[in-house]
Amino acid sequence: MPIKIVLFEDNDRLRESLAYLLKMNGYDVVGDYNQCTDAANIARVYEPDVVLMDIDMPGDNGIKGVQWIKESRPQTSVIMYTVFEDDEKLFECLCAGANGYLLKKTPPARLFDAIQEVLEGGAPMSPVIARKVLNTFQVKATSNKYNLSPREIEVLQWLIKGYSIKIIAAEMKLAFDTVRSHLKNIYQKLHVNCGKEAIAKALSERIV
Amino acid sequence: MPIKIVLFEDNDRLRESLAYLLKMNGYDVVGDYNQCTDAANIARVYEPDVVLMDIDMPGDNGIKGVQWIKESRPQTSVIMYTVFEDDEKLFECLCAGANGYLLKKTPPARLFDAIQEVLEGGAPMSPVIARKVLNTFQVKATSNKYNLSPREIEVLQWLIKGYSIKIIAAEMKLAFDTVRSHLKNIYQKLHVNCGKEAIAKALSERIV
DNA sequence: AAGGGTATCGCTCATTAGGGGGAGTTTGTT
DNA sequence: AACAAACTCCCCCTAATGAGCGATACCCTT
Repeated sequence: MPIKIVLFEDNDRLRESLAYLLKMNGYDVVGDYNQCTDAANIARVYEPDVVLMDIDMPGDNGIKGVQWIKESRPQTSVIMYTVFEDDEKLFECLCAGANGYLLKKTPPARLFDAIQEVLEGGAPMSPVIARKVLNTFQVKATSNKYNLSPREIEVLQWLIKGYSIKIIAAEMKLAFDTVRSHLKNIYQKLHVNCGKEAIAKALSERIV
Repeated sequence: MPIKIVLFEDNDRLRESLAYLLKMNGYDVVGDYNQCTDAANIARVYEPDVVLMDIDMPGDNGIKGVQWIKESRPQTSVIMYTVFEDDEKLFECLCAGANGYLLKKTPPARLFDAIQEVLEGGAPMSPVIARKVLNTFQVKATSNKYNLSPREIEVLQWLIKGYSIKIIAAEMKLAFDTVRSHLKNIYQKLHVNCGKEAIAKALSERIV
């Protein structure tokens, strides 16, 4: 059976062109809309396999669209299709549940590949987008802005696992008070007052 | 000028086949090694545009290889080329600075595309890898696997900010012991024994 | 009406953690 | 040689926390 696709795109000519292209290539475009206010219902009723979602639309934007579709019918794959490549919109879409992110400059051939890819459990992204996503993992470069000594980093790593001072001392074969000393210095360097804050800061800023 | 490539792969036949294939397709394979202990120097000396890096190698593994190359010559693009698709190795590689991640089942044609893509500032990933990466942004969906009640989630959110019980009670306009009650229940549901563990678990699993 | 889950609050007790101090050793730098 | 920084260990004291018992009240489902 053909793959069912729904389009959300407020530019009428682009949307109709896309629908035409997709139909010509054997896809079943079961709906195309210029705004996504009713996206949740549309997903429930038409049960599309794939949704192509623009971001900038009158009324509710595509980010809300993804959210609603993912809430009402998670098995539908949503591919963002937009001109925006700024970090903010990108990561909002990803958190909202987007399964792919293509820029509008993507050639139609790649668009068909992307639909295939997302159906096979992939996550099609334009190259510049994929790079941005990968870069979020590499922020460790900023790790040493607090000038933690090697030993302090080691202690912090144990702390982050939720271990108590006593356990850390045992693991590192140190005296209880030595670990406490390190912790005091860590707290000073991180500008925090307790282990909980230190863990929170270390994990959210990916210090270790 | 031709694109300079270095290979790190301990399987001799695979490595030689890859080198052959790449050379046949116009790439300049300036080096191929069965271990990556000297990767930093190799990167500095041969100044490759792209490195294909295996993970499982005798001596130091490819994760260290990426780290060293990225430290000694960041402008070299490193694509992991491995059979591993477990989360742990994947994200270690990404944090180490990998610019792409291809599984060894990738057909050669896609390999060439990937090299092109990474040179153009992209981040080639096998579909299943890309999906894993995107999923890290969406784990909010799995948030409720511990059945935390709304109030408990609220308390946990304050806890994650590093606040003490006293402060949390004040912020939520609750009695000290009420907050402690919620915390006890949270610890039970998360299977942890103290606040530090709870914070660690909540942040690393993005429960809130 | 009864039971389960949630939310609220209370108490005690032992353990843990944090703040304040000091002090010795090694290592590397000036 | 002098100095700083890191690493190690010790003491005292107070505050915070976790475990173990409660309790009451509300809402919802059965």
